Amino acid sequence: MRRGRGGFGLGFGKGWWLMAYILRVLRDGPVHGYEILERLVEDGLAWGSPGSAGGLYRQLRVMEQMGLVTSTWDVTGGGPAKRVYSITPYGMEYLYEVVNDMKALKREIDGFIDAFER
Amino acid sequence: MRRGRGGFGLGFGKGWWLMAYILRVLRDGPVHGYEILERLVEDGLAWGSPGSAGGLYRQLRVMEQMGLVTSTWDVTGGGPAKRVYSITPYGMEYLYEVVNDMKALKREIDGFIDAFER
DNA sequence: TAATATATATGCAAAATGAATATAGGAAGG
DNA sequence: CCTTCCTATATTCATTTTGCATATATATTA
Repeated sequence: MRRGRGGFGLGFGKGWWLMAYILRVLRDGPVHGYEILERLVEDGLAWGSPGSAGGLYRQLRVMEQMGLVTSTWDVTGGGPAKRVYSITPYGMEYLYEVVNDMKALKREIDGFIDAFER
Repeated sequence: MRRGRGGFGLGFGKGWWLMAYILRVLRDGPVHGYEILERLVEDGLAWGSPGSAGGLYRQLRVMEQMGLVTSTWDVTGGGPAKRVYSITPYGMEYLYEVVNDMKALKREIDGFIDAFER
């Protein structure tokens, strides 16, 4: 996600949010991609729209590359095999960092709005 | 900036912030690009680092294309000519919208943190 | 006259994004 | 059996965004 460089010091972009969401879900236990997709839809986050599923799986693979999550195949049960993701210790650390970044972002927004309303 | 599509419904990305910053500055009167750059540096927003100036001018041109700002050349005074930007009525509208989006973003962050801490 | 500060702009590679499409196993119904 | 649907993951391609180096040009100062 290329954090800590230039700009406002916060790693924005849609991927950042999706990643935060995924990490938060995985913190409560291993889940496979399709289920994350369903939760996104439930939560009204438009990532569930047709065509956007690819983006989720893509993000999951990026996160595995980054060492935030690991995956194993679950071939039990009916239907196609599921790739089940688990959060790593680094992923947990990262999640805490992301939450801190969110709090920092809130402060930046407050600063902006103060300057705007002044 | 392609807002109102997919994702979390908010148009994130660094450009979004830079645009907000520019609009807020221009609301208080016409300013040329280089001065905006200086203010960014003063405010500790790393857009002043070498090489990043191009991004600011690029953003200004995009915003002019979008009808958020207009520009005229100021050839009075010493040094190279300055392209002075002014905010348009549409730009003002847009600024208010951006502030609302920021408030919405804050609420989304609060929701995320609530779910995280629960 | 060489260096410096001011001021804007272009070019290019890499990364992120949107959205369509591909692949494939199993269940359900006629 | 065969077609259709649901589950599940993955690939592809075009476009947009981003980072950063570099180019251009005027005036000031040493």
